[in-house]
Amino acid sequence: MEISSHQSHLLQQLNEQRRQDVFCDCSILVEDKVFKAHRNVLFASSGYFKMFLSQNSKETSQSTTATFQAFSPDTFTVILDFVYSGKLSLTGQNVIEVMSAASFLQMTDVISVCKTFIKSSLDISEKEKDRYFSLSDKGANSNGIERSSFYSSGWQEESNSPHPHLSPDQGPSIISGKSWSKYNYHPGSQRNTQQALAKNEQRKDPIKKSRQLRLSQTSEVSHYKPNKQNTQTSDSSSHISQSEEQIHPNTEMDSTPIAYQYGGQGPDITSRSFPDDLPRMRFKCPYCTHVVKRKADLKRHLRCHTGERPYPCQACGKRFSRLDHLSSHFRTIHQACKLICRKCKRHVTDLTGQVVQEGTRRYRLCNECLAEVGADSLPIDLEAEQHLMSPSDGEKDSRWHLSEDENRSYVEIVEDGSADLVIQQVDDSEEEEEKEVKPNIR
DNA sequence: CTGGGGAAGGGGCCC
DNA sequence: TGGGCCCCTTCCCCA
Repeated sequence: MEISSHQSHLLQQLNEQRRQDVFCDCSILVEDKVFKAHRNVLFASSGYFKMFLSQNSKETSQSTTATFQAFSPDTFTVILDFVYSGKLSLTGQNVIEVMSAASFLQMTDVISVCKTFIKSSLDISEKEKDRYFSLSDKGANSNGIERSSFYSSGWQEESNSPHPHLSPDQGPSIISGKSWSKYNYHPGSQRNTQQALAKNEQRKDPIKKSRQLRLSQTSEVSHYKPNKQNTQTSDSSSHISQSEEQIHPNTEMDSTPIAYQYGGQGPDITSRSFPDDLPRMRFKCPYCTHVVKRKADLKRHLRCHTGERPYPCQACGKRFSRLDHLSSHFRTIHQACKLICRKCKRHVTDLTGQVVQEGTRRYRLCNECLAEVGADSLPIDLEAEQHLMSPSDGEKDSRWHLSEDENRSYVEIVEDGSADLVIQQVDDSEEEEEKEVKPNIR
């Protein structure tokens, strides 16, 4: 016989113990704020803590302390509340940082919910556009009032709704714990999300750089090339308040007068005051101040926030957010399309130079430079050269040539998902395991 | 330390 | 609506 309330009751009790600091055997220092928690609860909730506490299992008699600089205390409060209650308090302001923190802490359920939250923000853009046309005489929802959603795990409530409502503007929503599994989540993109977020924010606002550097220092595990920034020391004394960190969806950057704009965190559909009565919709990013004219451009832009990289290079595995970037990368790096000698920069032809292969990288060297370097020391890619020189002969590189057919098949796979901004599921768990982050032990 | 060059990545826009 | 091209900026590596 199973008592359904037992799990939630147990969690409530643990949460109560945490609040009263009863039996708490783990301290988490986030910036200057100390959180108390139970090791076993953290162990069960986070891949990061699982590893961290496993490594410190010998010291079970002593209290364990973990330190984080990669996210703010407010963000960790959301995470910890979720761990102890199953409720995730997401808002348009905190979703990016919560997702980043969850990514760092290896809490895949939380990441999935964050992605769903972002996706639902996209979905409501269409709803809001409709609503705008039907309610254009009202400034509905333009007051910028924070709308938040509660995402609750199955511990807390049993939701039988087959399609949980996730729209961030529709008040508290409940997702059953089981239903999370239907949301695609790609661990590789999880890593990229942090990179993208860090990079994006670095570009947008230099003030945020110190936090971003800390983030990349502690959690960035790029497998492409070592990052110099990773070697920089973090300045633990520099504290950036949450308010500075937050992305302000309502910040209006467009200098032109906006006749109507939705607040909140859905992608804002804005329209100017039209002298010619021709509605010109503009799409505003919910996570930054960027405004685009087309929905497709917003969708593309949002990938720099979500870190979604649905286009993997078949040759080197590097992932790209855009197909044209992948194509460009492939042509440049793996196809040696540039008819320029890599060494002397002179123009080469098939007669005056040859394609050289180093690993997955191909480039051209003129015959002079090739002789200078020593033809024996470099593998000349005759096969590649053949089909590169005669692309019309229909021959495909059996190794990893990005043929049009393959390219298209990729697109078909990817676009099925990307239409909903869902991460394509690619198993790269091996490299994930290799890139385990060492916890910061005090 | 600095400047140049390559590669990546983001935005605009045409087809 | 997506693909793809062009342009620009940023980052990173290397001399």
